[in-house]
Amino acid sequence: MENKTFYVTTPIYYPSGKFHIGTAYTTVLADCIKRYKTLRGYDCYMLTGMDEHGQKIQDVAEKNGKTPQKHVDEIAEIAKTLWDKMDIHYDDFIRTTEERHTKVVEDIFDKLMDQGDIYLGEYEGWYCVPCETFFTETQLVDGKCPDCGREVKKMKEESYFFNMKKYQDRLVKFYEENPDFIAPESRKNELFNNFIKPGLEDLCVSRTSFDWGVKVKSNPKHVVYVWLDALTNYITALGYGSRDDSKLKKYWPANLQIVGKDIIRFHGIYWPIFLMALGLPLPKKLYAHGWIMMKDGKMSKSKGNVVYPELLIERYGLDACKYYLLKELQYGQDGVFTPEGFVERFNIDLCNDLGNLLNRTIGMMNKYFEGNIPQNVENKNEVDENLQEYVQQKIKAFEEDMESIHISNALSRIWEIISRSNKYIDETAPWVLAKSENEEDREKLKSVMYHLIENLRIIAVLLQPFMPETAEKMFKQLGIKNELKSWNSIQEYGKIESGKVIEKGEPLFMRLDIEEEINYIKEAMKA
RNA sequence: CGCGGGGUGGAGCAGUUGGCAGCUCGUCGGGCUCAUAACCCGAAGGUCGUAAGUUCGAGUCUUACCCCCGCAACCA
Repeated sequence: MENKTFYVTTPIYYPSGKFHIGTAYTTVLADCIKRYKTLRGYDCYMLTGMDEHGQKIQDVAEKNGKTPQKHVDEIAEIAKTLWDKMDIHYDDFIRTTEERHTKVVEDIFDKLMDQGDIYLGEYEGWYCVPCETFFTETQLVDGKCPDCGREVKKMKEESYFFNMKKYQDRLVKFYEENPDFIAPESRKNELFNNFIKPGLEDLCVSRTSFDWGVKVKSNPKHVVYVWLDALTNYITALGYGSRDDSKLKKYWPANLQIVGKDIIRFHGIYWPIFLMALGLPLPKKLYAHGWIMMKDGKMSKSKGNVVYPELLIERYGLDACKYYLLKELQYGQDGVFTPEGFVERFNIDLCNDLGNLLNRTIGMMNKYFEGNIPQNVENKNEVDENLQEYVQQKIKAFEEDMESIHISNALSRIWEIISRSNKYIDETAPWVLAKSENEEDREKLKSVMYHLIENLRIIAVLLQPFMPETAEKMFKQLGIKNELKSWNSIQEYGKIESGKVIEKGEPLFMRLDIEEEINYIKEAMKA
């Protein structure tokens, strides 16, 4: 039987420096969804990469006395190192300077020109001579150059344009037929009200002011506009326009394209139109996530409030970092990073709720049954049935949340099972049952422990896409075999038949000294 | 000017198709002792930004207004 496929993409990142936790979030999110879909039996493919052309890169490279290529090579290495460190399971890392990409972009440009979608025209704008830069009317500050404040001149320049107007109606129709294309819906409204309703304007898709980019074959003083260049990465990586396009056939259209809310316009308007022009099907879904903000606004080096993922990973572990990011950002909304919040989540959610539940359960298992997992008892009581029903219901809710990309909510569902399990221990008081000579209590105790182990197994299964290392540690401590780590194995309650837990449970997470760690993070942010 | 988002008990947030206002943290009181001074229970605390409207009933729909944030395209 052939597996269903699932193609998920992150944006290709612009190499402006070290990656902060915002960029890491996008990638972690894509990785998490890929892992979830893989758990569900999909044949998944995840793409990430770098957007390496453009004026800014040329400028930065020159300033550092490097060639642009050397500059982007270095940053691509930094990116790969980070994703390896974060255990991101990407399947391909595309760079727009690679030949497999640039060659195809050249061809695409020609093809679109032949079709008449791209035409040569004149770009008219305000030009600042000293800055050698064009500005739009709206970019000007008091009618002057926004960079240097000097006078600007109206200038014309030969440029290629993409005929967006031609596709406007088709785009609108596409949105009408696919109301769920963009998530959250508010982003769609934003696009419609601001850009589509007023009417699309033809897009200038070439530049002559710099040359770090893909040259237009027939007219090499023009460089292809970076967005036309960059967006096509999603298909060039699959071999579009190359000799081997088997991956394209297999995985396109993408099932999910994840972007930050800032680039929704390019992915919600230009990208679908480019695809239409190329005669390719459109992606199934575009999800725009919010940003991680700081108390005083956006992260920026000048404010000295940038948080890098390495800081959190090295001191608190990868899983804790992932958990925080995935939990903190609500569906489509911005989230706020605070050292206090991070430490709190770590101590409360990870140590107290999850870690301690595992630890106390393992402790009791060893004390009462020498670690041997008892058989599930036949005659169930009300408390146990109630518990099972609760867990099943949460698994269902978890699934719904994951499918609708409510990742933070999905984590909440897992924590509801954790809380319920902690409460169950109080309800059943196994330490009381253990002291009893009564045969009935003995049976009850078996049942209680069985349910706790089974709940923990389910928790670990659900946790795999988010915190793979932690899930694996849990399986190991619980003595869970591979076949009981699957999604299918939790569809029915009570799959564990036998087993032995570890003799001495290792804490999953150790509590942090709140004040000390808050200070540590604050100091590290300044550095 | 326009557009989008947000405005829910001390803090941070959920609230899908309108039906007694929830969660986490914090505070106060209690319980338990298996566990990482962890866990469980209870309580206090909200006129859900303001005003009006639709409805048997609105945080949830409509209108107006106020405050905060963001976006306004050929920069990425």
